[in-house]
Amino acid sequence: MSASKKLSTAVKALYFLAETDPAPQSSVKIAEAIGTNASKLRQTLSLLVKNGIVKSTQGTTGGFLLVKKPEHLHLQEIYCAIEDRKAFYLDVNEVNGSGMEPVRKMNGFFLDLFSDIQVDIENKMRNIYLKNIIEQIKL
Amino acid sequence: MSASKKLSTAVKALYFLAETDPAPQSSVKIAEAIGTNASKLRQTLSLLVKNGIVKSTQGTTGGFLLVKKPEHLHLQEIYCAIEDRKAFYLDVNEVNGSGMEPVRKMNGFFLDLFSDIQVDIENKMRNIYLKNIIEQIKL
DNA sequence: ATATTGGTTACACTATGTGTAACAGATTTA
DNA sequence: TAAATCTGTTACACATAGTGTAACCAATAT
Repeated sequence: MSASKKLSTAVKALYFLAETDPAPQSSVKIAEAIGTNASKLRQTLSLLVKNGIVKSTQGTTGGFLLVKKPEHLHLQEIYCAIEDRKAFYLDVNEVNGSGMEPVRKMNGFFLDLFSDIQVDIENKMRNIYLKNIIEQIKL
Repeated sequence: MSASKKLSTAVKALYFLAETDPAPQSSVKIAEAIGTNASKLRQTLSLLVKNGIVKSTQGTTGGFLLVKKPEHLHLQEIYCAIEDRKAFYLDVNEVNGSGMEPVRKMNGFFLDLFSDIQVDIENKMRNIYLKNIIEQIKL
């Protein structure tokens, strides 16, 4: 899944958990509500479990439960939980040995630039809490 | 090609043109210098031609020539020239008709967020000129 | 025991990216 | 005029990555 799609799917699921009875919700139920398939959703939610954002219980009455409060959970935390690689992955051409030295330096320049952008994006996401999103959705 | 790779390739080519004799440079020569293949490079450079950033002449003595001065050419202009889709494309899940209405609104939220990020990135690129890059490379 | 659920792996299918080649049109050179 | 060279464009095979689905095990409640 693309990083952004994964993020929006995760937030939709978290939104569903935040707005539903505080009882474990199954992956099937969540998936139906947010319009995705349960198997893929479990893959994403299991990452949220590992990062302590949601809790999961198994068995007949099992499911997923929101642990973090919406006012304390921001997008960057969600993003980091579900994505191992850097946000909005960017790459540059590799340079073979025969290339000009400046070209090699150019790669460094772009990697730095993309890192800067990465930081900007993460800072932006750090200021957006699940609670903010819920409030905005309800307008 | 990914957006970022395309951008770095284009800038490398422009750097080469800026630092070489003001005579048309062939795609083969540029490609060898910056470590890519000529055919793919022509595809990118032709977009720069259409946007008036470089000029191309055909025939035996033909090649590519830098039109815009490095101090007046910024990254955003280069990016817009070579990329039709939005920078660093982001997507969200589509919602089928049976989904909750809030989920539909959530898509709007993320599209807005990603647009904001897009604007931030472009503003950042607007402040980086080819001349800046050249100077930084030479350090 | 049985049923249900999360967690994980596997897999076929699709889409996208990538490098390369080929060719037409334009232009210079001889 | 003929040949050589270059851009611009298209096509294509190949590799890589994304996607949806299914299947299975471990855990847990009834």
